[in-house]
Amino acid sequence: MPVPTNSDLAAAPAIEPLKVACASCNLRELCLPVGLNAGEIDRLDGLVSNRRSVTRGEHLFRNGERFEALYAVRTGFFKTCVGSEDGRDQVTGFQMAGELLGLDGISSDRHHCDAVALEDSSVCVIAYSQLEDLSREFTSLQHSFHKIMSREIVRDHGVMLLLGNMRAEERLAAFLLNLTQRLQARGFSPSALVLRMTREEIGSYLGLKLETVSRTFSKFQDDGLLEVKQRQLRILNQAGLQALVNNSRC
Amino acid sequence: MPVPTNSDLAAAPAIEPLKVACASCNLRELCLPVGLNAGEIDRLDGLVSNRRSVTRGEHLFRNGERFEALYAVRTGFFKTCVGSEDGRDQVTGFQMAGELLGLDGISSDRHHCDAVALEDSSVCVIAYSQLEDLSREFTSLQHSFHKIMSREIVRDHGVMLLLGNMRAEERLAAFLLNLTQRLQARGFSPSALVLRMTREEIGSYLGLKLETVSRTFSKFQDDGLLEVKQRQLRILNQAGLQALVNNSRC
DNA sequence: CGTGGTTTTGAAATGATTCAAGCGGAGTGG
DNA sequence: CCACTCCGCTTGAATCATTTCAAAACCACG
Repeated sequence: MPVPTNSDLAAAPAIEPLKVACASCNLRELCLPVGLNAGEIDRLDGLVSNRRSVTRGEHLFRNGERFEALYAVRTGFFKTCVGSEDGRDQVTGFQMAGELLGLDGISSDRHHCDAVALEDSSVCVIAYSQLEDLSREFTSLQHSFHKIMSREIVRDHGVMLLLGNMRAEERLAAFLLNLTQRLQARGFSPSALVLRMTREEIGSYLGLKLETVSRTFSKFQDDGLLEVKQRQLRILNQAGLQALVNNSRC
Repeated sequence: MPVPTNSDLAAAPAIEPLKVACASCNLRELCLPVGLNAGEIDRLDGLVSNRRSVTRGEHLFRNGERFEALYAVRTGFFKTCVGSEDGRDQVTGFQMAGELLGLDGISSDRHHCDAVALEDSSVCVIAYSQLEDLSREFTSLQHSFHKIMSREIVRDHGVMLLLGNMRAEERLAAFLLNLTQRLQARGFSPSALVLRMTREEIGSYLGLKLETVSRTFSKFQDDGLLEVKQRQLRILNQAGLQALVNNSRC
């Protein structure tokens, strides 16, 4: 099976230049429109009309900027990071197609993190005030939006568990399983993947130094769990990774 | 100045047995009703009529239980924790008066963590479906609720930064400053406090072992930052703690 | 006044980091 | 097309922070 790239998820621009309505979007089951009927999706489309391209390395938004919209990843891959007064920063997540960016901004009308594209990407711009208006009209949209926010909270708690309790190998194994699971939900191979982020970014997310990430990749390869060629990965023993995550030390 | 206990926040039950309406609650500026006008608060009261007492050590809800309501802490103190398949668990937060519990449950109609009272406590029960209904009616309630969820996400990202980047002393200093700041917002002394949780629970929250927490308390005391008598703390040098958090190593 | 849970403290062990060097691949310009 | 360079990655060895194990002290409680 050839390894698909994330951009395969997008319709080829030349062929289908502007057909980017929620109703025809193959992400609608993963994105905000889940559970909406056709008429509701049409209305949602009304406020998601605006799209934006973000090239690799570019910021979608920055900490401190005024918050006005949420962004749904259409194609590509992002990271979000928060920084402290002194120079430290922490990657708080990696977002792929169908996932929402900017939820942190609602709290104070300012973004509280940076969102950076890790590859050329495109997003749907969802004007937040209009989303609030529409979700007062449609129970299903309101509910779906609340679920998405709540899911982010649950995800964050999982990361806390990872950062607070797991050792390097367990963290990396959990990270890889999470990544492949999300890719699989988007129709990609569960075993072959291309990392869009550096070892340092993985390390920042997992609370490890890049050298530790690299060493752990090598160890997984030695143990026959993984085949690592730079950013090309192949999972050889998914159950083995899962066992690492489950058993603290056995 | 005498050290107030958290329960001073509640009206003495004998004197004011059932006057527990949002409109007359001294937590309304910290809780869900922020920004609501009198009429709206009255309506909110309609769905917050139900109260519940939770004694020390008792669970308010457990991971896996059906989610039906949010809980606003009226008096007392809670912890929330998530656990992995194997026995590890991670304290994800400590909640005091005015803070909301249960937001994680919205994502899948099941609670994803345990909430345990760390002292005898009482909560307002907020039927979630009714809250959704009412927040379709009142923009201000809708907005306030969204802000609360978003604030939780921002808080979680801050904890990730702490767990991913800081060393033991920085973590504990950040934790103490956060705690005193929240207590101060509730009218308590910014310098004297009584911990409601064990060293182990602090450690779980901060990704440290209880011995490390204890040692770090001792070190802070030796350094003149803190006076530690078991769970009684007095902050002697707040700026010193703040400096610890800001400067990674200088 | 004992009892159990919590906390403190010490000493040894461990896992991750730091520092340092070398490798490799992608992209650039001659 | 090749050599060069840069950036990301790998690997080793020494160091360091935190954990682990163990013992004792302390406090609240019945």
